[in-house]
Amino acid sequence: MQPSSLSAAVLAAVRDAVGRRAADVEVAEGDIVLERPRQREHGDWATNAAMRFAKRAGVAPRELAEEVASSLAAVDGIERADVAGPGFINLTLAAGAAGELARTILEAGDAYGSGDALTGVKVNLEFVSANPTGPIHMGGTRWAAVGDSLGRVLERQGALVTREYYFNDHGGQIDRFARSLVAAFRGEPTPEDGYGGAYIAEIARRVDDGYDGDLLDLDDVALQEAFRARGVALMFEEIKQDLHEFGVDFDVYFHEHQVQSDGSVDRAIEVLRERGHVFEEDGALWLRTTSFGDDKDRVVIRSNGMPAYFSGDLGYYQNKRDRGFDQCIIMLGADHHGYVGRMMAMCAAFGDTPHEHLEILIGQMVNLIRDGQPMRMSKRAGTIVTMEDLVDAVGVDAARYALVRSSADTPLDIDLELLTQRTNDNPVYYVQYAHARMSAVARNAAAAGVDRSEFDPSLLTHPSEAALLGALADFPRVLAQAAELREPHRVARFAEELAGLYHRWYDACRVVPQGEEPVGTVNRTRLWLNDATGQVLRTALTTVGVSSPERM
RNA sequence: GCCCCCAUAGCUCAGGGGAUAGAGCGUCUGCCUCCGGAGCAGAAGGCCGUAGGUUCGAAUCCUACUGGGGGCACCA
Repeated sequence: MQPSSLSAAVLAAVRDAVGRRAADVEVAEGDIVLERPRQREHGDWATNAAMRFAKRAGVAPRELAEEVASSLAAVDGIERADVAGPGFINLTLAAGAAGELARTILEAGDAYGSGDALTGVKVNLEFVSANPTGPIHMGGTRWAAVGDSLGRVLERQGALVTREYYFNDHGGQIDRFARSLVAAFRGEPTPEDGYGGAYIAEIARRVDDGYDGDLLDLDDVALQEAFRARGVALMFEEIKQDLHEFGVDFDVYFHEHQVQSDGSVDRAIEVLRERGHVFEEDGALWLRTTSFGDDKDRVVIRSNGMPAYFSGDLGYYQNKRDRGFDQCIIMLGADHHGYVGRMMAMCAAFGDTPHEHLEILIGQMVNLIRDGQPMRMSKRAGTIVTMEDLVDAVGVDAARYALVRSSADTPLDIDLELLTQRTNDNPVYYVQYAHARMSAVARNAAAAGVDRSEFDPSLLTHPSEAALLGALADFPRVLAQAAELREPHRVARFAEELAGLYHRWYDACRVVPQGEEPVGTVNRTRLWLNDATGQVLRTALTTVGVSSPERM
């Protein structure tokens, strides 16, 4: 019996019992929540539906529960329905009803667990978006891991996701970058408020090497521009390469300049003006964001005629709307949370719905720990720990996993030395080892003549098999929730739980018969379960952007 | 001053109203004649920051406070 048909049965039973008491009380599908109880003695599934509806039905919770339970006990595939505690209904599936899931999973393959909550929804997912003034640092690395995984989570619900990287190669940050390159070229010290580090000297050297002519012939302005243009290009190539090696590839690298040049900003201002939210004051052009909950109104065009940074946000959002996205999601670090107010106000000013058409996810910072102390990082001194440093230290899988297994809401401490020296401590290995073990079992089964020619789910009777099947059945719910809450870390946590359940099952139930024992239906049926678990674990690991090794 | 996030085992973190609060690592004790011991079984370790509130029921929701992180430009 599948979770979906089980919940349908519970829904019907509750509707029936409640309807008899109070015909006007509606029981919606979402009101019925089936959970896997923590205690094994509480059966395979549990629901609190009776407690939720007792008051509205005008009856004691236990009485309602008894009634629902007795009708559920008669349902085919349900072995027992017991009432416990204040009114929980604990369900035990008939032998075989749960095990059938192994076949379902293997028939569905990679599609098992996917949902249709976002079918056809066009989502623009913007993350990282660091300007090319240096390598991706830890913060950007976290968003790369989480953002890419979130994209995969949304795609599993049917969304059409465009991964997008927004960047700029002019302005204050870039000027400092270019000045730093020039200083390195001239052998001068890093300018005040400039960028330091070995990469600056490296880029400067490559600009010099690649320059067709002699840079020394240029005046200061031309020199600065030469280093800016070429330096940005080289830096960006490096960033893209690092991201690619990290397993993150963007569909669109969007140049901020485009929204100014292609008319997006003008169009956005025009739309907002027509809607009556634009005004002039002190020679500048403003958007009245305070009409939509922002702290203060925001300048769009400065009094000197130059567009303010915010104008790019207007144009970029307009541009995304023009491209037909249903939802625009932007992932930002906690140091940018001050933008949320004005961005949401802008969204509302366009007549869109904040937090629906435009969603901004704020993630907390990554702290690097060394010897139990937070590491000081300075851009000027060039002591930033980069994506490349992390990957060199622990590898892509461990790096991505360490960043994606925690909620983006919590500040994350990464102890680089600990990960470097004792890589086995990383939970990713626990999960990957489980997958390698499943693969080994499958290999050994093939060698021993155990195949999937027979399947009798009623033989999957061991408690560890019930627990494993329960987790497998829970996978679609986990994926759907991860998508709804935009929390890919839930998938990683699920993978850890599944790995643990698999290890325990492996310990208790053999697939390949030992010694001279003949191959029986039990062995063949367990192979189905082994392979089904492998399938789900593979899907989960892929979803968080981590590989599923067959050998380690 | 105002705003956002966080506070759960020694450490890093899960737990989006339910039953006895979990995992990994670390500590202690067991388990390899048989599918991978990177594993399993067991033990120790918690006033879930504090105080109120809502609820039949709160780590979870609300309020205040304490402590930590971050943010509040006609910069980008």
